[in-house]
Amino acid sequence: MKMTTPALNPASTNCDDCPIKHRAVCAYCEKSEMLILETMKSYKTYSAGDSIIFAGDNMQFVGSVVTGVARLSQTMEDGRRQMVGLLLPSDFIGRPGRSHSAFDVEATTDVTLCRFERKPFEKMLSDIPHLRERMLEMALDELDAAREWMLLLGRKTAREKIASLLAIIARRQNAVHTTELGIDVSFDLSLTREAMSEYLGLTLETVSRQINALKKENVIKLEKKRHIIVNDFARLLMETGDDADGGYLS
Amino acid sequence: MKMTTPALNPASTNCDDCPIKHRAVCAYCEKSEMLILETMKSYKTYSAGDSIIFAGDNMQFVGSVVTGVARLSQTMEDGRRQMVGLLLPSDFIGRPGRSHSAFDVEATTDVTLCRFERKPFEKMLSDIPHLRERMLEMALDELDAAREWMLLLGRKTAREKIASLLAIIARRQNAVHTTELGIDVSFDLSLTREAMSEYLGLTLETVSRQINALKKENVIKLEKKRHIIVNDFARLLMETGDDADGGYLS
DNA sequence: TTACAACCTTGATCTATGTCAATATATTTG
DNA sequence: CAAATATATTGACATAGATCAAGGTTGTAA
Repeated sequence: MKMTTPALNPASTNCDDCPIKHRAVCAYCEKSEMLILETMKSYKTYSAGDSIIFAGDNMQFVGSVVTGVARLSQTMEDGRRQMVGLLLPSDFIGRPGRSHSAFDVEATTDVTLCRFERKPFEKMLSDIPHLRERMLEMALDELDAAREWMLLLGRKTAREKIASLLAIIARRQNAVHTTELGIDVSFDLSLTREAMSEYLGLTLETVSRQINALKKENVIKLEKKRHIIVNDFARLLMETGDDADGGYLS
Repeated sequence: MKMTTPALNPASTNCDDCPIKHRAVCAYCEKSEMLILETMKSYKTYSAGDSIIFAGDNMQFVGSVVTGVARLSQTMEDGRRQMVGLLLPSDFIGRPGRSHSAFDVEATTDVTLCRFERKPFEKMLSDIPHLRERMLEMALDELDAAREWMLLLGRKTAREKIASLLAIIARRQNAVHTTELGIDVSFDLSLTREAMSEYLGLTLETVSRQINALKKENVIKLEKKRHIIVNDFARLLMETGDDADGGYLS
């Protein structure tokens, strides 16, 4: 399989040459013959088949996100949808040990995956102790994140949910920079209003209203609808409802 | 450390003598010198210190629930609470690799734990490959459960939430029995209305109203407020909003 | 057996967010 | 560039569930 950007060095035995500093991936690199790098097509519509990376009922692959944003979500019979995972670069996709899952993975933007067939991956998992350790660590971290998210879904107001989402995305994209002049936060929010509503358990109208309210109150600025500039990061964190500063501010 | 009921055989090398058929515990039993069995005091009030098994900021133990019901929950500064885990017999408590957690564990009923100091447990984790595998499997299962729960919190109606909770508890307590006469489901709901509301992201009044609505519609019967008899299990499953029967009915 | 505390139910009212609908702004395609 | 399509905003109105308040049950300790 031919490499495309971003270049990976499949023969490297550590993470230094890997564009994503992800220890699980290092273990993969040691078995370069299994490495497949593939660019997913751009996301089009929810229902269109081509946006679905993996459908829940047929997961033959596992992998890591290299670039782009994907999402894990679940749909009820009548169409209600809830996102249950936001997959950013370095996140793992898939469930070793099972070919079935209740969740679908969709590309939100163009997504590059470092992807593996499930069966040989499972063999690696039992052969390489380090990989198993790393998977456990990742699963426990995801579990913690899922539980934070449950607090958001169950108890936060619409305003708090939006503020939390913005703070999470800013942090995950390393978009929070402390300069002499203050805290500089500006990032692309690579989700539509609808995707945000699916993340937060709201409707897209409520998402839109809350974002525009934050704008009117000068907490954030909007550029081209999807690029966010945070004027008052401390205020944004207040609005999340979480205690203290979560480690962002000293 | 002296054993109390239920009797465990600390020297057993498989699960057969263990009251909870839990593979992780087997690995523990092989190292019996580390086994501590302790009965927690009964749950009294949320704020009373004696109901807290582990506080999030000082987790020196991990362990499994042997009997009783505990809960993992998270509290916001202003007192809003969300349960993020319902811990029934065989569930694992604690987070190896970290002494801190954002969540508190509280006893809901009297709880018996099979409990271990975190440090030696972590050593076992690296010494016993089987244990690490088992922990990974458990973490992935919990992650799936957390994600189902996110759908419940984000998208289900109050009615659907209650029906889902009843179905989950019935299943987890093995209270669903298929007889010649039909499906017999009856169980103790060892949670107060308030605890249910914390699980479901509702108020306790809404929980009460929905339970009594299900009673009026003859889906369930109540005995002494906490014992549930399900008259129409198929109907209850319909009310959960989940598709099909989730494998309960043929 | 009474009295107290914890837990639960029910009613009246309020409100945050959903729903429906119209319009505006971006983005893509021809 | 214009047309078409996908996204986003905004308004008017509806409603599920929250909140506030009162009274009823159940369990328990004296």
